[in-house]
Amino acid sequence: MAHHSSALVRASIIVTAPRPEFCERCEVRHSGVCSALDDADLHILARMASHVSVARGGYILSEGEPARYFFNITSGVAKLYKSLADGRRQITGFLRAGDFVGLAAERLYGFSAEAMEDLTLCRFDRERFGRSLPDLPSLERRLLDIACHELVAAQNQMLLLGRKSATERLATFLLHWAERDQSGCDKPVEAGPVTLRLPMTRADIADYLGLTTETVSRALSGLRRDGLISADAGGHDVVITDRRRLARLAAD
Amino acid sequence: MAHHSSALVRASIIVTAPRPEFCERCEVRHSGVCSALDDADLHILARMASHVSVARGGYILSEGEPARYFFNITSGVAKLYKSLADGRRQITGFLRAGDFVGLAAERLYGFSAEAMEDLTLCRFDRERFGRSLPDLPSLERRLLDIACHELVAAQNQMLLLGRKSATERLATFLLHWAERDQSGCDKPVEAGPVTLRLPMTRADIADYLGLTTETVSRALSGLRRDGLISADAGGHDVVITDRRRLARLAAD
DNA sequence: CGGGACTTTGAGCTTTCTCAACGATGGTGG
DNA sequence: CCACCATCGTTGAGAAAGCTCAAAGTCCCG
Repeated sequence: MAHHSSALVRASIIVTAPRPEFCERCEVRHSGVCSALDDADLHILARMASHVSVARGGYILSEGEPARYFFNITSGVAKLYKSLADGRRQITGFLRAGDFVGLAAERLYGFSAEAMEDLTLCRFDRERFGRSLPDLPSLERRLLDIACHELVAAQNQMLLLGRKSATERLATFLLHWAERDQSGCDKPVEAGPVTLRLPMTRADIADYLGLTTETVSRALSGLRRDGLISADAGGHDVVITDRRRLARLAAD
Repeated sequence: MAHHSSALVRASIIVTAPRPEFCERCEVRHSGVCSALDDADLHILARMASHVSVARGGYILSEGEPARYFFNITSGVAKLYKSLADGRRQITGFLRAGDFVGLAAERLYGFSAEAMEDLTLCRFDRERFGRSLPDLPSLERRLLDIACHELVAAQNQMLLLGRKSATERLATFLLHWAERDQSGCDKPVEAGPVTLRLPMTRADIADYLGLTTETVSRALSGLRRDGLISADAGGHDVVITDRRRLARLAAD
């Protein structure tokens, strides 16, 4: 809650009307769902896209709400999570520019989505979107691909949550995040130390890995002590110094 | 492994050529993927379906194999799971007649599927299936629906594995399984005690819930002691005697 | 009726959680 | 510009949940 009080955060969701010309110079034009569309098809989609801004800490959508919209993140980072009545939380994923939000929803959203940084998104009315799908077969195929991909990720996460130790979870998480961080840039994949920025707090990591903040902290300290990683004082910049050993620890 | 030695089990996969007339009297004609198709479309699909039998204990597919096929279960129960190198296992789902297998696959299968009872399936060549998809838009839509549904289930399971206690996991599992068991039959939903048959072993339940067999056994004994359930000697037939209290325990 | 696989229960141990204190960081208001 | 404060991260000690190891009981099937 850096820039805003909690009340202001809720108020800071800004929606603007569709502006198809946005798409032409959109940063995620060639990734995510939109990459499946040619310019003509993109125009059909663009006409029903609203542009939404959500400030850090604000909600994109909330568990239990009627699932009216799909979203496509155009900038920033968000977390998705489910909660139990007593406040326990499980983060099911961290999303970034190009990622699609809302596939895993029935009539109501089954999860909440919160902006971890100031966020911009394209918003689609689910109903209109659904009606247009038959006209955009390549889009529908792309959505199926995305859903399958998420399913694979979800199964990996189930293995992690059900069967891996705290240290193994951290190692898996760091490697996975490093991969995502690097994808898109043209560095040699296997070369030397890898630097990554973790935009989330220890509490977020804990809620993602099914641990507590203290255990996350201890496991990271352990990895640091053993020379697998090094980290800055704040703990948000991490360098993987021994990728091989970290990968062996990750256990899959 | 009741009927067969391990070697025989592997050999007991029987494949027969497409027989479109099968579909007309197929038990799952009106559930699962096929329910999305009219008779004409079904015929297109039927022409590329092989019929496969897998004996109890046999593999439908294995983690790491090239993902050549999709499957549709027509009878029996199967388990899907992922393994770590040292043998730890996480079951990601139990599947029954009408369920679709293979969506969550990239070039290679990311999981194994094993028959828990003698099993019959329809098998589709993924490549041919993919080529036919554009001609079967209702099928593609159905697959997207199925994938989204599985995604919702996966997120619920992540919450369970990451944040619920052993007893909460068991309670959730029993209620969930009871629901599946009853769906299709016309019993009043909220009435009295519910009987369910668990076709899996304690070890399977443990691998599904991220626990050990001992903990599963103890948690079930606890539920029995507290009068929420009763079970037969073998432990495979369970009666939910206090659904309300069990639901409260399930915690979501 | 016998044997292998499965289930249950017990005792002790390990990992992770809980509670608590302290330290560091970064944004805010004086 | 600096001191302050809320938030976040680290570390420690003790508690608890679940795991491991072990033994006995049960069931199913031949």
